[in-house]
Amino acid sequence: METITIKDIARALNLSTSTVSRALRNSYEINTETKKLVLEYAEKMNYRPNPIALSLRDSKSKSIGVILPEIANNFFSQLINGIESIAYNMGYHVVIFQSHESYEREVANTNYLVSRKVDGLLVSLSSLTTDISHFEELLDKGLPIVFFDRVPKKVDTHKIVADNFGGSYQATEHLIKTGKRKIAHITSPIYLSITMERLAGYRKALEDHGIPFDESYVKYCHHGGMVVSENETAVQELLDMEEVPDAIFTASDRITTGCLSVLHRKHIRIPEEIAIVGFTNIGVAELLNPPLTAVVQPAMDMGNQATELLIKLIEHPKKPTIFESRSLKTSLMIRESTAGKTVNVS
Amino acid sequence: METITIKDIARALNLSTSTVSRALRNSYEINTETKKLVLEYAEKMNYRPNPIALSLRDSKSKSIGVILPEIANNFFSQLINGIESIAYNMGYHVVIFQSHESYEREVANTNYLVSRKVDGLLVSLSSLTTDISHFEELLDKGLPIVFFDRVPKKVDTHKIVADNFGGSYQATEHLIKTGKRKIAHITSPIYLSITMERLAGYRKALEDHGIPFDESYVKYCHHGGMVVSENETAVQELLDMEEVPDAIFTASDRITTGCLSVLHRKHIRIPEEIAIVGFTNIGVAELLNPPLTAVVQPAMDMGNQATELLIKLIEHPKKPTIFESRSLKTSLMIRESTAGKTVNVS
DNA sequence: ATGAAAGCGCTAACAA
DNA sequence: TTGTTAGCGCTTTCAT
Repeated sequence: METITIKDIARALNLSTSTVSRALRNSYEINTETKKLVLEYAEKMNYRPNPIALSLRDSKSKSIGVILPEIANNFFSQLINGIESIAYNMGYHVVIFQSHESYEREVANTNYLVSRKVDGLLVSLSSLTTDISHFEELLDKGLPIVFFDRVPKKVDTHKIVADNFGGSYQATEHLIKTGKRKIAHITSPIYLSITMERLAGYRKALEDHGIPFDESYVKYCHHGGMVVSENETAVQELLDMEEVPDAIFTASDRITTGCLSVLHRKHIRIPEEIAIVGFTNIGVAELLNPPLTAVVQPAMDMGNQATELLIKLIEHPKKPTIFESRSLKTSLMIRESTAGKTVNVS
Repeated sequence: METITIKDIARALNLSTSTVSRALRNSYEINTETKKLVLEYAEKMNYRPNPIALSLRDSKSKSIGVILPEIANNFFSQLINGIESIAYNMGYHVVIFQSHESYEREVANTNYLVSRKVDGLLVSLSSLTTDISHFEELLDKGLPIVFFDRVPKKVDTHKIVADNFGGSYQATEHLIKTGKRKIAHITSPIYLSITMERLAGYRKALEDHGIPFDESYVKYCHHGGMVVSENETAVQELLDMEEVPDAIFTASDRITTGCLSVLHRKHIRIPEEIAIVGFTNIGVAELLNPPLTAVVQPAMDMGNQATELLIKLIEHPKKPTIFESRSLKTSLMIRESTAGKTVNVS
């Protein structure tokens, strides 16, 4: 049951390795007899080509690398499932790395994946990444990269995002329609694409309904809510305000659960005192106390589409004249954390 | 900024590739001058050895493969973080594959990882795996494997598990102490180690407290709760019984949330009508409605220890005379889903 | 102290 | 139709 190589087959069948190689790849120039012989023997011996050797030769690996902040997060793990299902069908393997919201680890992961000759990269930026030259260099060298979710603004390649602006607008408008006016927003670092877009949607909804935007109602969590104290601080600052908010729109999984936890500990009644909407794909939203109103992203579909685009890029290396930036619709799931009953506004 | 190889350095410095190679590995037989020259040039050109070439040569890769049911699961993703932190410190990369509770995918993933020359494997069996010969063969060939969580009974290698028996015993006893007597158990397929151990702990606690074990109170979910209808069916069967249970002990993340969801939909009051304890590491247990009493596994530590053992195996290939089977203590987090107040029993 | 050559497994250009 | 050879990047034995 030891690993068998082309050489072994060649020796056993008294052929040259190239003949065996060609036979295995069903080359037209090989005698049918020979082919049969080789194929049968290979089958019998359970021959499997050595992908390492292939990678060394061809500088590719039939695998794609995924770099994202963390997998212990419903949004990302759903997205991974979307990635895997497409990749699997197209004959690619998926190698996942977590940046844990660290720029250094993102760079290290990138280098490793590249040295491992992945054929392309699927990336969602860490919350601490402001410099993306490590990706730009690769793009310049011709390595296909598709960004998703947290995408760099300027880079010229395919991008898949949720309709962050629309989702936030909808969430905020929903809060307004349930009678809330002092709506706070807790979010990730401002330089992330998702942060800016969600903030913009929030702001636009306020202004469209005649509520002035108030920067002091916006709190930023530097580590995207990964550090527990961030949420604590953000919530506390809001509670300490003269005009305590009557609603909070939280911008991510981590921030949402983190804030909920703080509010619970402080025995704040949701939604009576403060209503909550989260931009989150958390799976148990309806099991929470109270069931959580949430803007849900089509994570699986985002994974699907990003992977399709990436594989297209890999398999058709001629640079497309135009790169796509797709924005997929979110859906607002209304539950009790926002009371549900809507009142008439404006 | 193209990839630079030893050959390039050799050419540039008018040396042979072997000299460069040795200089880079700081071999004693190389002239200090030459070494300095090479090192400096390599540094300047940002030389990085090609890991693919190394793998091809040495049949190893400084990477370890992880095969587990799914990552969209707090227990497993916490465990992965434990794995990564140790591996990272020891200079290994971690490649994660999901079996999605499918035997076929488990086998496919295994083969792929082996062909990619991982130096060792960390495995938690899929819920549909009954035949483990794919792992046994590898062990026979000398590939280090450490099993965790869902481990095969007979196989001779290191294993890291939670104290499933103890955790279940504690959970069940807790239910009994809160006055429950008709305690049901919803769990995974019986042939999984975790299922048997948890069932045994549950049973022992019942019997120790004079409650006869009743097989009809035990429901099995073939896909470990991954298929929504499984939970539905299990709960429904329990509700349809003549003696409807007054408590349910659910054996995993998926089963726990699945059952909670069904109970919510049926407007069953927890814990008044039915109390719930879950064997789960779900992160938001205290945010649930009601906050969930849970047996929590030291997932991160399990990942740490499994990885330490694996790397020890990899780096000291001499077969250890004895393999370890470590069982790590769980902790029972008591919350409102079991009322909290305990009554005096037996 | 340094270099030449072989080999890890595979494919493809070139020869026969 | 089949075989020979070189090369992907690296290390190591065996010269020198």
